[in-house]
Amino acid sequence: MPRGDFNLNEQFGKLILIAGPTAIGKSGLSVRLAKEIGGEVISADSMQVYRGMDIGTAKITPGEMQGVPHHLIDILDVNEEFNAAVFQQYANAACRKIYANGHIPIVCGGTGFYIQALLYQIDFTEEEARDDIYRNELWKLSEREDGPDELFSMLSALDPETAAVIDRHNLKRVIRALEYYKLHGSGIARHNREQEARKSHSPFDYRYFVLSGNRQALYERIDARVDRMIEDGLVQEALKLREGGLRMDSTAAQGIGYKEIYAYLDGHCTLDEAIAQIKLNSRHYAKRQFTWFRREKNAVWIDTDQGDPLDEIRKYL
RNA sequence: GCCUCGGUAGCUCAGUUGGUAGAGCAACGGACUGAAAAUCCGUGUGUCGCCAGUUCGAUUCUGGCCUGAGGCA
Repeated sequence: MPRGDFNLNEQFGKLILIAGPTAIGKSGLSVRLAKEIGGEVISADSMQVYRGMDIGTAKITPGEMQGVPHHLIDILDVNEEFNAAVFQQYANAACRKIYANGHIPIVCGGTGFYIQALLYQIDFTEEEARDDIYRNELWKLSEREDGPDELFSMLSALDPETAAVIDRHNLKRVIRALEYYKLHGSGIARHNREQEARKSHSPFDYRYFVLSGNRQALYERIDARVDRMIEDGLVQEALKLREGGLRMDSTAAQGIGYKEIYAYLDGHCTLDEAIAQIKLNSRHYAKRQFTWFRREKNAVWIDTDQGDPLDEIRKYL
C-alpha cells in the first residue's frame, strides 16, 4: 500500500456502515445488502485481515460471499503489523476502487476505532509515526519495580495535560503518550482534541447502522459459536499458525480464540478451561463493542430481535 | 438412627468478641485518536437456610426444623 497516498480533504461518496458486536450477524446482512444495492464489502476487523485465521475469527467463507467482492480480508501474513492508520489507507484505497466500479462501499465490522478512523479521516499523517526503539526502552523500564510510577511521573513532568486524562495504570497509553511527545514535542491530548473536532464532518455521505439485540441471547450465541469453532478445528488451526512461524508477541497472537488455545497447548490450563476463557473473553469483547458504538451519536441502532434488519436499513437509504 | 462439618452476593468463600456484612470471579457502566479481539477505570446487585427463644438490638448466642457433604453403625 502506497504510503501518503491519500488526501485529507478528499471527498468521497456514499458509504454504509454495518457495525455491532461479535456474533450479531453483520457479515450475512452485509452480503444481502450488497446484493440488493450493488455494494462491495470492506471488512473493518483487526483480525480478519490475517491469512490463516479463519475459524477463530469467524471469517466469512468464499461461498458465503455469494459473489460479492470483499476487501481487507486475508491481506496480511500473521506476523505483519496492522493498525488503525494502515486500515485507513487500505480502506480509502478500497473505497476509491469501489466507487470506480460504480458500486457502494459497505463497511462491515466490529472494530469501532477503525471505523472512526475511516469515517472521519482522523489524521495519522505525521512524518514520524512511531519510535519502536524508544517504545521498547519504555517497556523495559515499565517492567522494573517502580517502572510504571516512573513512567507516569515522566509524563506528568513533560506533558501534564495528557497525564491528567490518562489513567496512570494504563501502561500502553502512558507509553504511547511519551512516545508521541518525544516525536512531536507536543502532547497527544492536544492532538486528540484537534482530531475530535473532525468528527463533526465526514467526507462520506454515510449511513451508520449498529446491530444490537438481547444481551443474554447474544451471549448464548457466542457460547454456541465457540463450541462450533472447537468442533471445526480451532485447536488445529492455532497449532498450524504457530508451526508456520506465528510470533507470540504479534498482534495476531492476541486474538481471542488463539491466545487461550496457546495457553492450553503450553500446559497452562485444560482445554475445557481454555474454551470457557474464549467464551468469557468474547462476551467481554461484545460488551466493550456496545460501549464503543453507544458513543457514536449519528448511528442508527437496529434491534435484530425485531424482524429483518434489512427492512429497517432500507428506510434510511 | 447417631456424630462431625457446612448453608452469607449469580459462583467460590471471608467475616461480624451481638449494633442488619465484604473479597475474588461473574454481571453492569465507562474511557479509548498509529497495539483496539489490545489496554485501562468505575459500580455491590444480599430476607446472612427456616421458625422460635434470650436481648434494647440476633446474620452472630441458644433450641428446634429443613438441607448438603463426610464419618460411625
